[in-house]
Amino acid sequence: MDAKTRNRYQARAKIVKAMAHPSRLFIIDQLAEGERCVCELTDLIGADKSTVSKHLSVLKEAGILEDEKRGLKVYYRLRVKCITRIFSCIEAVVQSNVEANAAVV
Amino acid sequence: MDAKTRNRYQARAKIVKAMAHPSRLFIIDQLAEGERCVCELTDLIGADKSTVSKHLSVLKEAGILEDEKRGLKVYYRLRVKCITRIFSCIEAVVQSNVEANAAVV
DNA sequence: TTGCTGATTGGTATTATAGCCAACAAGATC
DNA sequence: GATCTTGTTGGCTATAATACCAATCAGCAA
Repeated sequence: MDAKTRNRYQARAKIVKAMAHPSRLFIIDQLAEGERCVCELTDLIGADKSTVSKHLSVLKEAGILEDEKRGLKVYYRLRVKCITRIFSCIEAVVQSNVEANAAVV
Repeated sequence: MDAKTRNRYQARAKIVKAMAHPSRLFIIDQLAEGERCVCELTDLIGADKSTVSKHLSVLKEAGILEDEKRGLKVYYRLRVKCITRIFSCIEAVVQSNVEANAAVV
C-alpha cells in the first residue's frame, strides 16, 4: 500500500473511529432530528457531562459535528447530513447477525 | 438511556468499531470487488500476515465478512453488500474537512 | 513420513480510549 | 462584585486495541 493510499484510508478511518462508540452513535442519531445543547444530550445519555463533552469534541474534531454557543448553552448539529444514511446499512448487518444467531440456536 | 436503547447502540457500535481502522476499511474496499484470500490482502496491505489475519477476524466476528477455506487458502468476502455505500458519505466528510482546512489557510 | 505453504493463535510491549472527579472558564442574573 | 448555570479541560486509573514475532495448525505434495 503506497503512501497516498494509506493517507486516504487513514483519513476515512479517522471519521469512522470518531463514530465508533454507542454514545456517539446515539448523539448522531439525536442530532439528525435537529440541534441539541450539551445539557440535553447529557440528560439523554445519562453520563457525566464531562464525558459527553469529550464525546462531542471527538465528533467535532472529526468534522462530523459543528457547535455554536448561544448564551450559556453550546448547541451541536450535524455538519454533513448524509451521516444518518449510514445507519440503515449498519442496522442491516445487526439484523443479519441476529438471524444468523437465531439459526444456530 | 434505557437498557434496550443502550443495547441497540452497542450492537451498532460493535459494527462501526470493527470498521474503524485504515487496513480494515481497505479490506472492505477490496472485497467489494470480489473475494480475496488472506495472502492477497497481506501483500496489498504490506503488514505481517498475523496482523492481517487478526483484522479479518475482527470483521468476521462483527458479521461484516464471511470466510471459506478452499485448499490451503482462506477466502474472505463481504457478507452484507451495502457496507460499501458507507464510503460515499465518509468521503463527503473527508472532502468537507479538506475544504474547511483550505479555507483556514 | 516429511516437508512446504497458508493461516491462525498466543505472548507481549506499546499506545489509545473511556469515564469519573475536580478545577476552571464563560455568560447570565441579582 | 458575588453567584449560579453550562461546558470544557486536566489528571488519573482502568481497559482495550495494535502490531510484531514465535509457535502452532491444516491441507497439500513429494
